[in-house]
Amino acid sequence: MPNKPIAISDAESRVMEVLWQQAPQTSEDIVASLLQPTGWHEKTIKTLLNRLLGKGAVSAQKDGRRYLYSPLLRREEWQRLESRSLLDRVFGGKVAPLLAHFSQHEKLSTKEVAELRKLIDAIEKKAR
Amino acid sequence: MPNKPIAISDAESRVMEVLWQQAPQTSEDIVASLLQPTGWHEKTIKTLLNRLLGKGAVSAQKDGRRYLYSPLLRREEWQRLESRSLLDRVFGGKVAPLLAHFSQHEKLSTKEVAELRKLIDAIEKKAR
DNA sequence: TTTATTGGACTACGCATGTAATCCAAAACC
DNA sequence: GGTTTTGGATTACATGCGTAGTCCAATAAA
Repeated sequence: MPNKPIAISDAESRVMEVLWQQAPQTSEDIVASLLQPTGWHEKTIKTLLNRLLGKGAVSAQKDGRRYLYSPLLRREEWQRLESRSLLDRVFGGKVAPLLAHFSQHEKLSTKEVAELRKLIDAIEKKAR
Repeated sequence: MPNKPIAISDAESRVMEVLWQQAPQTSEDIVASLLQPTGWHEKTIKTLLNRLLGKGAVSAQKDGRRYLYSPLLRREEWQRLESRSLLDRVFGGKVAPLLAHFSQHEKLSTKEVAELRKLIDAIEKKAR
């Protein structure tokens, strides 16, 4: 059987984001980064770290009396999984409806629209 | 306080999809539509229906000894909520990265690319 | 050396969710 | 009318998640 995809919870993803920005880090570093923005208790953050360890989403290298944590799951991979999930669950697996949705409901800046056009151009060019 | 957004679970959304396709329907109809594709027990489906009722995502009109169920939450609204959630949680709230992501990781059919181009054109036209 | 501190492991606990089973009153059948 | 069936209401139960608290051994401080 193919290795089942690692499921990261919402709160856990906040911890991953910190590790994706920089790694390795001690739990103290991670706690420091999250205390203010989340308002979570230190223990809460440690728990999340541990669960991520258990899930194999991060690794821990012993460094004296503490650990140095690094992400094992890559951000890109996680984004891919989450996007796929939305696409399948909510839009029947098709990209165009998703896009149509955004175009109708999200305010896209001129810059973003330009970005999108560039992307489409690139895709079309690659396609042929 | 602003009315908090109705949260629909994964399993519950399967029930909503059935109601979005047609409404109102009896629980029997709904069960009939879901038994095969999901493999769920009738009782399970009834439970989900009830939870959706409790959440105010569907309404029930008494019809003799049974109820006729209709969706209260609209599909578009749900798609909007889910998309927003993905965007904020996973892509920092910006559309372009999401799109860039899809363009790199999802196989887009020629048709879909054409769709996208059309959308971008429409957006740009409207913008000015 | 005795004691305080600290990092991590383990435990806790309520609510949501997936997945049903049981209970009960009203309707349908005999 | 008595009995069975059926639709809905209520209850169940394991697991995941958000959010900590407690326990313990090793280290640091006195």
